[in-house]
Amino acid sequence: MADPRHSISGNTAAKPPRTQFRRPRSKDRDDFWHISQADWAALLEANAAPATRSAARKKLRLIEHVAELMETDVGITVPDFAMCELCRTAGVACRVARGATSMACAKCMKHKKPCEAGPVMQRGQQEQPPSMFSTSWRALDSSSAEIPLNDQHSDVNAGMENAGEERMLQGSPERSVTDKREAGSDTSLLGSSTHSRSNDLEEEHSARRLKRQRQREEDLANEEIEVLKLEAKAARLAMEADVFAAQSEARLMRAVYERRKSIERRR
DNA sequence: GTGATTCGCGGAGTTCAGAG
DNA sequence: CTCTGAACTCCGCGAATCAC
Repeated sequence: MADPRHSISGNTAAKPPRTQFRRPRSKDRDDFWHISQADWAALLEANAAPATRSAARKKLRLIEHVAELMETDVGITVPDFAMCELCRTAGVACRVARGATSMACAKCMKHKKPCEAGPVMQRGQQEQPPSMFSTSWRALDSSSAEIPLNDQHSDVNAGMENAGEERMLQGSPERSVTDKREAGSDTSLLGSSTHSRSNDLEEEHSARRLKRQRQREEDLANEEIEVLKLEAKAARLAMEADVFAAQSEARLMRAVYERRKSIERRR
């Protein structure tokens, strides 16, 4: 299985070691991804020294990635139902990499703890047709939900019912052929009087009936599978809508918070 | 003071792509 | 094919903090 992690960040292997990292923008000490100027400078210094470079770079990458998830569009806010335990208990926004290509949320990443938010989001995507997630989730608009879920479902069901009805009304091609054959054999039967011949026809008839019954059962099973697939798709679309709503709410909260902060600063 | 919880981090393990 | 370096997850441990 290909590791999806590399698809988002890109593999930068065999490139010169990085010397520049994005420093977290947060000035709020309460933010778990906040880092002081002094600590950041110390890390950069450690990154410059060959002896401490490896550990420092690891920390810098981690801080950078966590801050990106929390502060930029690289991250998306996970809806309440998919939030990980750590974020839930800490009461912070649970943010995973856009498209959930990364398995852990920012906080779990920071604390190096297992995270269930990423996998939940990822599952929602992996079952999507590729086109569904070729653009960002945030970019989803009314065009991606042209048909309301209920309508989609009912339309689909109606379609399937119609298809089923059509099959029932028209009968399968095989059915019509056999019926014709049956009719033909029925007429030929009129001229026959032997008992064995009658038994043969009886057996042939019951075999055909059995075959038709099996065909109907198979059709029914296939239809059930289609229904299950569509129900799964509807569930995914519903989750997507929740994600979009949560993102909008988070953006709104951020805007309100920034505004309040700027007012406080002016005082 | 003590036990429980939370936090922070080292390091192991896995996967990948590019270079040799 | 092997080596190297980057990205990522998460186990497990010690330190810090909290509740009683």
